[in-house]
Amino acid sequence: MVSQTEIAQRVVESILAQKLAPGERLGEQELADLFGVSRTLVREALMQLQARGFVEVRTRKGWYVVEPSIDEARDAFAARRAVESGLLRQAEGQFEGQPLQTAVRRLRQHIHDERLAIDGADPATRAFLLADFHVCLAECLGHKLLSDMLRDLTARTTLVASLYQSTHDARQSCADHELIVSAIEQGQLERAAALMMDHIGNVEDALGQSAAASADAREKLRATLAPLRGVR
Amino acid sequence: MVSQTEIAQRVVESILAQKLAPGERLGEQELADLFGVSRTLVREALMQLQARGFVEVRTRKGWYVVEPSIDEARDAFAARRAVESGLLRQAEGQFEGQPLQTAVRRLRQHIHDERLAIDGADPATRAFLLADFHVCLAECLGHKLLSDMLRDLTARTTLVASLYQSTHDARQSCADHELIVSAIEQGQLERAAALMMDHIGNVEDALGQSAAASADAREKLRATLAPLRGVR
DNA sequence: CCTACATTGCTTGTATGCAAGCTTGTGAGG
DNA sequence: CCTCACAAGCTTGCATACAAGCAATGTAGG
Repeated sequence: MVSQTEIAQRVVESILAQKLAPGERLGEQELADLFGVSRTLVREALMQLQARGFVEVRTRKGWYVVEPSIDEARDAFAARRAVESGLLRQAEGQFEGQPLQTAVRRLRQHIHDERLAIDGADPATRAFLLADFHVCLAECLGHKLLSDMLRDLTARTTLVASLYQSTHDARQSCADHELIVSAIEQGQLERAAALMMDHIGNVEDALGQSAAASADAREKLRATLAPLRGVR
Repeated sequence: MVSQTEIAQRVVESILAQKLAPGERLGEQELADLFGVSRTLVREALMQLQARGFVEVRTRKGWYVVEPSIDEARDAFAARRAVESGLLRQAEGQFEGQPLQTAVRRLRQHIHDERLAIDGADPATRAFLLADFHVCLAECLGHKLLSDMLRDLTARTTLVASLYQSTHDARQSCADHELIVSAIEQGQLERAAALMMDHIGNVEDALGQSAAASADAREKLRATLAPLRGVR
């Protein structure tokens, strides 16, 4: 039996695992058959995903996985920078030693998992874990709402990373995470925040390089089919 | 004609205007009759509001306006502090003089509107404008995603403010806003961030005082019906 | 051969119908 | 008089049915 929550979750997972590409169409009946439910449940699931910014509906045309523009991509990264740096700076003084160390332990465990995934697992799991680090961080710092928000925000950024064929290196990200956790461990939260900004900046820049080459499908098509200068 | 987006918007507005109290039940048929549509549209609207954290559904019982616990309320305020202080600190250097001044102009206009509302308008409009200042700030700083998030986040905090009968003063908030904008105007974004943290803290503290007195409905009922000491 | 138009098929948008379950009220039994 | 059980009514959960619109294909006319 499948609830609409389950459907939504599965769709998000598929998007993150790049089994659903940005711009891909999601037929209601198609999904309904796939999950063995009626269109009603599928629609309700898609409605929620729309509110969370994963899919969009073009009236009478269908549901599509969002295909963020360069500007929207940049906006998502900027949002993450603001949120996550604020998160870390806010932790200053809020936790006295002990609780922060439990957070560090959990994060270290997470980084350990990341390493295992980098060596062994498929790219989808890898990307998921690297993004989940940030969710985990928010959780460890006691932010329930923000961890939920970051789940969606990081999902968005990994989505654009795949859309713009980011060249960003998993190993580098993992190393960044390690540095951040070390800074937290030593109580240097200001420095941790700065490292976080750099880290997110790195990921964003990796996408910036290939952005012009990729752009969105329509632009690519337009460029391909553009009239040749000098001909005619 | 009413779309589900419109229904969702109207419900949110009603919640913010305190025409819908936290914990209040929202019957599907009831809303459907009210808007002159079928239950389907109402359900879809409520589904989206659920994803945004405004309502919750108890299976086979009905839809209810969320009734955040004290912890959830604190979490919402903490989230806002992290986001909004990060927002301001991030603006450092990102804008060079001129764009920041246009932001200041817009915010000053907003504060002007706030003053008018404080003198003349109903409490609902007042609360809305005071919350909208923060959304406006995010927008002015070029954050599209964050402004949307703050729209929901501030809504949540005004919701808890009404739930816990906050004693917080509108005039004080407006003055805080003025200080923050002044700091921005002078390019002292670090100071603006600090002021923002204080400002949000003030609002949160105002709720903290009467928190014990109000609590959630079940607790309130228990207190109301508690056996009278000395009687019997 | 090309263009303009109509028709057909498929997809979304909305409403309605039916089943399942909670709540409440009533009545019988102790 | 109190308690427990049963039943009726109302509400949500899910599926299906119907209406509306877009797209593509085929056809006729120029």
